[in-house]
Order: sequence, then C-alpha cells, then structure tokens
Amino acid sequence: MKGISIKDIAKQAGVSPTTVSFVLNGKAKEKRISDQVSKKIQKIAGKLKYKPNQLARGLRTGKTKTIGLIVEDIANNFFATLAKVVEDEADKYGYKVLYGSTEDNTEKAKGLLEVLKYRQVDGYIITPTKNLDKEIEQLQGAGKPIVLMDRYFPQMPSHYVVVDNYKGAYTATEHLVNQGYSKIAIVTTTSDQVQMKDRLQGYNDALKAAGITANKALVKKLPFDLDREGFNDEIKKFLTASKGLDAVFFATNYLGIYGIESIRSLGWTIGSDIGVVSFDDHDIFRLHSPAITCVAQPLRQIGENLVSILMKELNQPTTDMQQVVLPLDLIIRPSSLHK
Amino acid sequence: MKGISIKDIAKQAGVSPTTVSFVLNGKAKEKRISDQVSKKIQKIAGKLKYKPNQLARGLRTGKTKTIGLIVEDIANNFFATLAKVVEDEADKYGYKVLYGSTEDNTEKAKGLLEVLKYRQVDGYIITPTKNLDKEIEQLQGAGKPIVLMDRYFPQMPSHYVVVDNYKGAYTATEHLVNQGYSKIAIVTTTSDQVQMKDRLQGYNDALKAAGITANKALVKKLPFDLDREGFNDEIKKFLTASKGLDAVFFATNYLGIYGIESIRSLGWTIGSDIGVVSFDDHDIFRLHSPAITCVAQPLRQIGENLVSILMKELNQPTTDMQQVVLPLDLIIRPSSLHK
DNA sequence: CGTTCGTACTATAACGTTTTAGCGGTATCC
DNA sequence: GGATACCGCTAAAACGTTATAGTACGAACG
Repeated sequence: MKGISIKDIAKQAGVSPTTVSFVLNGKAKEKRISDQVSKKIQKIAGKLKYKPNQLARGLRTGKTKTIGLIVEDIANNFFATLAKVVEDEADKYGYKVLYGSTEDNTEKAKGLLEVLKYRQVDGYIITPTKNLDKEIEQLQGAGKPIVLMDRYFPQMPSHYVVVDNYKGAYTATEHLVNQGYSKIAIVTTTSDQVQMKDRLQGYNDALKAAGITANKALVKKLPFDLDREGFNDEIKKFLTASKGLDAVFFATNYLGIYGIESIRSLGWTIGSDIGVVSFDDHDIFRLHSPAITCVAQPLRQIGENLVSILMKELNQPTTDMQQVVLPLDLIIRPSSLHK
Repeated sequence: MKGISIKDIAKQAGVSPTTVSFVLNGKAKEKRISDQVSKKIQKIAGKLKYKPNQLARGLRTGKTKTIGLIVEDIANNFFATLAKVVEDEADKYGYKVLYGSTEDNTEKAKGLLEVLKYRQVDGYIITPTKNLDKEIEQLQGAGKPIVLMDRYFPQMPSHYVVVDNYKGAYTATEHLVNQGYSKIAIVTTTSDQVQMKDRLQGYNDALKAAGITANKALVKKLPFDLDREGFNDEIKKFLTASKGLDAVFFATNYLGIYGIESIRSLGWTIGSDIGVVSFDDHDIFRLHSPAITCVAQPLRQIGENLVSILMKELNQPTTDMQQVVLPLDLIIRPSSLHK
C-alpha cells in the first residue's frame, strides 16, 4: 500500500518528476513551466490526492516541519493547556509537535534534546531545567531556533516568553498584606532558577515595602521529586511549626493544590484561619470552597508568542533575541479575604 | 553543522558504509563481519557520537519510530495524564509521540489522520470521533496498526483498550441507591458512541434493578461544544426543573466539574441537598469539600496496555484483535453519603 | 548563416540510510 | 582438477524529494 509519489504524477502527466516538483512547490512561474502543463499537473495531483512524503522532503531539505516541545510535565494542567495552544498555533503553520516531559530532571532533559535533535526537529520550545544552558547554547550554535518558556538563563542570550513573576508575586503578597494578614509564609521549590527566584524576591520585597521584616522561618522550599504524601507531610509540618502564621503564598499550582489538601487535613479554615494565594490558576482554585485567590498566567498568549517567535526565527533568523515578559492577573477570591 | 553520517565512520574505519550499517544494526554476526572490524567500527561510532538519521532510515525502511496519538483534548486532565503515560511507555521502545486533539470533531480528526499518515507514523492510538470508522478501516487496510481507546466501533473489528463503562455506571448508580437517594438523574453527552451508551445503560439498569422506574426527564444530554457558561446554564436549568431530584450522576469528568460549579452556584449543599457522583477521578474531586465520589479510570494501566498492544502489532502483526476492558474503581467520598 | 538568446522543460546528483546481489579468495569435496 | 562452499566484505540500487546544471528547439540578431 505505497503512497502516491511525484513519479506517479509525472508518469500520468507525461512530464519529468522535476517539473512536477516545481509546479507543486509553486515555482511554476519562476521555472517557466507553461500554464497548460502546470494546470494538468495540479489536476492530476489533486485527483490522486498526492501528499508529499515528509521524510524524503526532510532528508533533502533538512526541514521536517516538526517542532520539539519540552515541558516539565505534560500531565500538569499548566503545561497540558499550553501544549494544546502550541498544537493549535503550530498547526496554522503546517507544523507538528513532538513533546517530552523532563520531570525537572536535567538528565532526562538532555536525553530529550538528543532524541529531538537526531529526529531533526526544526525548532524547539523548551522549559529548561537547571544546567541545561550548555546544551541549549550548542543547539543555538548549530543554527536551531529555540524559544525558552516559563524561565530562562539570565546570563545566556536567548529568545524567551515568560511572565512577570516578580510583579506577580509582589502583587499577590501585597494583596495579602492589604487584607490584614501579617505573618505571611511562602512555600516554593528548591529550584534556584530565575522564575522561582523572582517569585521569592517579589514576595520579600512586598513584605519589606509593607514594613514587615523578613523571617527566614516563613520560607519553605520543597524539592520537585516528592510524592503526594511527601508534599503533604512537609507542608503540614511547616505550617504547624510556624507560630502565628496567618497566610501563605504557594509559588506554583501544584504546591497550591497540595497546600490546600494539607491545610484541610489540618482542619484549618481557609480564609479565616489562614489566607491562601497560589501561583497559576486551575479549575480547582475556582471551584474550591472557599475559592482560591491566584496569580493567573495568560496561557493562550504565552503559547501564541512562543510559536510566533519560533516561526519568525525559522523563516528568517535574526541575531537579536526576542524576549517577551507577559503581565499576570491577580484573581481575587475568598481564600484571601476573611482576616 | 551537519551530523555524523555512516560515511564518516566508514571513512575513518577504512571500510564501506555497508559494513558500518551491518555492524551498527547488530548484524555483524549474521553478515560475518570479523570481530576486529566490528569492534573498530563500534569504537569510532561511539567516539563520534553517531546517531542515525531517522529521516533517511525512515525513508529507506518505511519505519519512523513514531506513533500518532489522537485524543479528544490534550488539555483535559484525563487525556493529558494518559499522554504522559503513553510518552513514557513509548520511550521504552524508542518511539516518539506526535499528538493531536480532535475536539470531538470528526472533520478535525480526519485532518489529523491525514497529517499523521503522510508523516508516516508507524502506528496510531486513537480516541475516535463519531463516523471515523471508515477512515480507520482504510488505515487498517493499509497495514497500519491502530489501537482505539476510550471507545470503539462495535460493528468494526479493531484493537482497543477501554474500561467497563457499563459496570462503572451501574456500580455508581447502585451506590447512590444504597445510600438512600431515589430520584437520581444523569447528565451525559449527546454522543451516541459506545462508551456513553454503556454508561447510560448501566445507569438505567441499576435503577431498574432497584425497582426504580425510568424517567426520561431525569436524563440530560449536552453537546460537546458548549462553553463554560453554556454548560453551567444548561445544568442549572436541568437540575432546577426536576422536582424532587436528590442525586445526580455526571457521566464525564468535565461534566462533573461543571456540575459541581452549577450546584454550588445554586446554593445547594452537595451530599445532603443532592448526592453527586462523577465519572473519572480528578484532583478537584479529591479536594472538593465535600470530596466527590467518582468512578476512577486506571490511567496507567490503560496507557500501558495501549502501547504494549501497539508495539506487539508493530513487531508481529496478527489477525486477531486484542480487546482489553479494564475494571473501574468506585471511589466513595462524602458527596454521596449524606442522604 | 553562424551566433546568441529565450523558452520550456529534463537528467542527474544528492540527502543518509538499508538491502540485495555479488566478488575475489581460500578451503573442501569427490 | 573442476565444482562447490564458505569467508569477509563491498558496489550499487533504492526510498521520494529538491536543486543544479543543462538540453533541444526555435527565434532574433548582426
């Protein structure tokens, strides 16, 4: 069950494969193929439902019309929704998406890059892990367009699309202060990557601006690779250890989810016993009672920017880096209003 | 920045590309290449970090080591989690995944099949839409292994991995009856595909078995393409129109989520005012207060089965169809206990 | 009338791999 | 001593494209 090839069309039209290729690639004018022949070829191609073999084309041209999408965890709501947007947008340009999850593990990420590289993807959208800068620079050096997302390497020039993490965290913390909460903790990750640093900094600066002195005991950093129980145990331990604590800011959506679960299992009432704000929106936050205040990322915008930058680079590479920082929305809900 | 090719290795080793290919494909013994040469080639390949060009290989062999994953909506928790499992499992066999979302739209699904076909994926995992049987049969006819998931076409032989929808719905409904609820509604989709039919049948039969006469006014079918507000409006309208209603079974996870939102915005108390059970588990159901009883799908098992069947078919196609029906777990939570 | 030019195509090579057929040489057989 | 078999390897073709160089033909030019 072989597919239709350019040769089949050539045979039927009584011309050479070269001519068929020219016509089908819109080079009829340029290559001075007569309208007559041109139309005949078009018609036959249509009738036979000819679809170019992307492998052969890729082998010859070096372009596969495929982009690699590397995320932290495709099962996570944030990345899955983004994957959908990327799929949609890429499709508009005729590109398909190969995806992979790093689990925030640098070795896994390197493996993914390797595989995608020898699968000849044309460009990459990457949520980088720690220490992935060397590999990324190497790919860039090889002329492969890359757009980073969610985070980037401050010392390394690159295209990226991120959100204003600092301001998001600042606004969230400020909001808690304005609502009358004063002993405000943050639960974040052990990651020292820029996005988490910025969030922590935003939290710290907002407290300082409110005249609240920093208290290291109110900052809890958790590793990525705990399981559900591990997260819950750690969070509960942390929350109960901090006397007088009256609000907590969770720095990622999954921390927020575990956080809610933990607080509930402690029997505390969200809002009055403890104010809660989380980074990232999620159906859960909207539906929880009380609903959870959050800093929402503009997912569609992020995805659109990622793909449009990548496509621009694929078509006409430039030397200047496109760096987009999108604003965040603070969505205020009851979880932070009942002090 | 060309990659290392088999020719580079051949040159360095002073042998022909053929020999290199034999050795690197493990055919050294079979093709009687001497250990000496064999080892030399291995060493050079290792040193140069040779990675075969998958395009060239694919062009020659017709195998791309890529599988196409067609789901309803990759942004949906159920499908995203599944995509992760499929990614993991496929990786074990050296396969990568190209994905696409149908939005339950047959035309989109056809488009996806088309694209994946001329991208030469080796096999498919498909959540079929209505009327996709013709296209699937055609692909099967072309010798492409396909495993269906979530649903299948009863009149068409195919491999599939599904869950026991009938029994799941039956058990869920029976549970509501046992808890003392008696006027039990179901909110399902307009889809007349087998998985939804089975769920509806399970619901009906469980009621019948309990001596409760069917009441068409308690069955609500909603189309897939509403927006959030549309779903909420419809559900609210339905729930308030049914006098005496004391429990409701939502037949998919997204319906369950909208359902909770709707019930809450009506000001009803889940559990006492109205018992709730949903199909599919979700973080939301676990974290909601009260937590929502649900019929959970064994995601990892589904994914593992899908990939393992597909791989078996890729390696040694058989004529008999592998059809797996996995059992479901009823996870009982407070939303269905307070009558 | 020989040269140049333009038109409308085509032959051929190349991309990197795998596969088939085969080659030159030595050893074995009857 | 001629056929046969094995050994260790290689030449060449093929997969389906695209890009480069070129060709055959007629017209225009000087």
